[in-house]
Amino acid sequence: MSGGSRRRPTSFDVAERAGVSQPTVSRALSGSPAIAEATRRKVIEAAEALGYFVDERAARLRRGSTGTLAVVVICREGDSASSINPFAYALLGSVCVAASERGFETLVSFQAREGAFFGHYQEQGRADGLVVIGTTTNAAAWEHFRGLDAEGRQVAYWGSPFDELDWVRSDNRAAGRLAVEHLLAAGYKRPCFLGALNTPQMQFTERYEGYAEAMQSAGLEPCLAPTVNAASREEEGRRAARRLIERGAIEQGDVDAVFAACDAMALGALEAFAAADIAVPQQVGVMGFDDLVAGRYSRPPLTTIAPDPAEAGAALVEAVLDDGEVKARRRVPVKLVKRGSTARW
Amino acid sequence: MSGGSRRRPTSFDVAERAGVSQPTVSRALSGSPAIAEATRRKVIEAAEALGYFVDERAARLRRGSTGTLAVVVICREGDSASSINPFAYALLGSVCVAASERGFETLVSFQAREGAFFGHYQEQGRADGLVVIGTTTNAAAWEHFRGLDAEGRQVAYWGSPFDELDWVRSDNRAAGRLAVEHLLAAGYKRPCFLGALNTPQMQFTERYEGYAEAMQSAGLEPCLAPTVNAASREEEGRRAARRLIERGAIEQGDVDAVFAACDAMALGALEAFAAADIAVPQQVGVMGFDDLVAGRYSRPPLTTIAPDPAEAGAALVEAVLDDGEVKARRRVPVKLVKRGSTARW
DNA sequence: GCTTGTCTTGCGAACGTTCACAATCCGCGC
DNA sequence: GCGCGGATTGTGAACGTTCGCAAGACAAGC
Repeated sequence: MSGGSRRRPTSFDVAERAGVSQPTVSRALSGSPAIAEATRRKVIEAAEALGYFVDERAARLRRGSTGTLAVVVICREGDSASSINPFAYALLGSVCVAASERGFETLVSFQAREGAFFGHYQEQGRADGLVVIGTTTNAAAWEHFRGLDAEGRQVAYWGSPFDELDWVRSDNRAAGRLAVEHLLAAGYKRPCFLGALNTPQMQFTERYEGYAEAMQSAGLEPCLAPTVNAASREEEGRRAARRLIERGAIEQGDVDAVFAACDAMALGALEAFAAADIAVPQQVGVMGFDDLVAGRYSRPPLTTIAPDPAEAGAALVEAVLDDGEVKARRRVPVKLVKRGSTARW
Repeated sequence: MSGGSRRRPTSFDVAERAGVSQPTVSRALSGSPAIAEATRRKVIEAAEALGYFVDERAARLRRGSTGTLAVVVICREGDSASSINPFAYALLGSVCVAASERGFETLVSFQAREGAFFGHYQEQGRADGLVVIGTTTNAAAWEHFRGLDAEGRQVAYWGSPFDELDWVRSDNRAAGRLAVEHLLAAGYKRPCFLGALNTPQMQFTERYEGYAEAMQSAGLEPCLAPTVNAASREEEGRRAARRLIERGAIEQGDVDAVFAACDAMALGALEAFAAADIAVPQQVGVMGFDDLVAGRYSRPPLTTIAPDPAEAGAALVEAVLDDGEVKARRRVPVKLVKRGSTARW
């Protein structure tokens, strides 16, 4: 396993073997149209014989670009990679793929502590652009990136709490509307939104807005089952649902369906209803947002609104790389996934 | 957002401002002990004033190293990032974190088609080492990496089907033993292994071996509920369980517990038992391996053996970077997670 | 006071590309 | 036969850093 130790071949070696000059090798291999086909063939042949590959370090230095996209996934303080939302991972994957389709490599890092950012602050010279994935909220981190943006860097955000930053998001309002339409169509009369509006998570707020809008156009009063901070989103959902039960909202028919701001909360709500012997979907319908795998296995399986990681990733990459002047505020479409938790009939 | 357009400062600019020579700047900033403290302070001050950062492209070219670790996640042919095992994502995350702790950046890519490998074949000049994460099996891909290894590159694998390659794995034998011990302790008498042994997934085989070993030392005959290829692991599990039911193994008491090679199969088995009105955990205990989130929400919640992505990631990084001569064949510890599906009493 | 040694810094080159520009070759028309 | 334009290739420099080597400063020792 010692590594062969033979110096890697350079373009000079190839040039010598092919009987041409060194820059000709460079041109031939990079597909310059100024090179005669016969020469190109000779060069390629020599390069293959020697096992030559362009040294990207040198090429990038000379070119001034990097061919690299930096991707930062923001984590909660403390536990870094483990607490990441599965959707964030899927998104990360699709960003990498989308970048690679455009010939870019992806430099991925997971960052929580502010000190760590400094390293990437100097992303100059290492990457041509930056994609920030931050479904979780870390104020210091966001302030940092906000600063970057102000300096005119090429950055695209997923899940930024700052509306003035450029970003790409799920079409959360559409999600809210879809949810209401589905619940009403399924025969529920009083869908209630479960979540918090005063958090920096603008996404939740947007989902509520879509919900409220659809309720109003159906002639219904919007209703909110507020969550308060807890150890986990699940716990928040569990508690909010329990409160609903305790104040008799379900029994009295004030609420017969719940649209939770995210699947984790919806799953928590499911547990609370099960614990109180309230039948889902008969007595109350439950749905969420995220399409977590867990929702496929819950009892009953969870109806949800699914974001599209593939499209979202592509949109993010597009946003950074095409950053001419038209920075688009893209909304990535979502779709309804019907499952048992809202199958009333 | 146009990007300021001012040329980025170089070490020459810093040198001029600090009144020293350019190489002195380099030394001062890289922490060379040959530099007087007073000089270093002057340089640092000047660098900060100018917003100077070392251009990694140039530094790496000169140095000959990259400070970068390439991470390749192997996907199934076709759908690239979406079909990835959640564990693989967690592993990816922890590899990135572990690398970053050692001062390395991570160049991540998701690869399925053979053509795409070529790009990374030339990982020379872009990365100092390569970590391959491939819980899924793609023969062509593995052949490719096997070739890399033969050439003496610095590569570490997760999930390699080739025993002759260096790798890091979960301690699958321990997992098998843990499973048997737990099932027996829970009061089951005839635990059966559900999975296939003739696949290239050596991990499954190892789990079986641990299972068989523990059975034998408990004076029991190992037993195998074989799976055959299907559209998904779940489906494989469902079918294998159904076969067990059909041949009366459960009714007759030949089998009263199932240890599935992975959680997906275990979940499939759960469904099959539910469909046949066989009570889990009373009539039959079910457990798996992976600790998928889905297992927390299944009905009943799934007992499982949990691998440790954080330790695994650290071990992988260590394996590549410390590749002096002692390439360790590391087995990462696993732990039992007890849940409802094996809570007989 | 001159040598010796240590500490600190400057000088020049090198890493392997790509790019602008000049040079060459060729065929062709006047 | 000479010059001219287009198609190819060579020449030289540059990208911004790190590294080997040597030079200078300064204190100590004889």
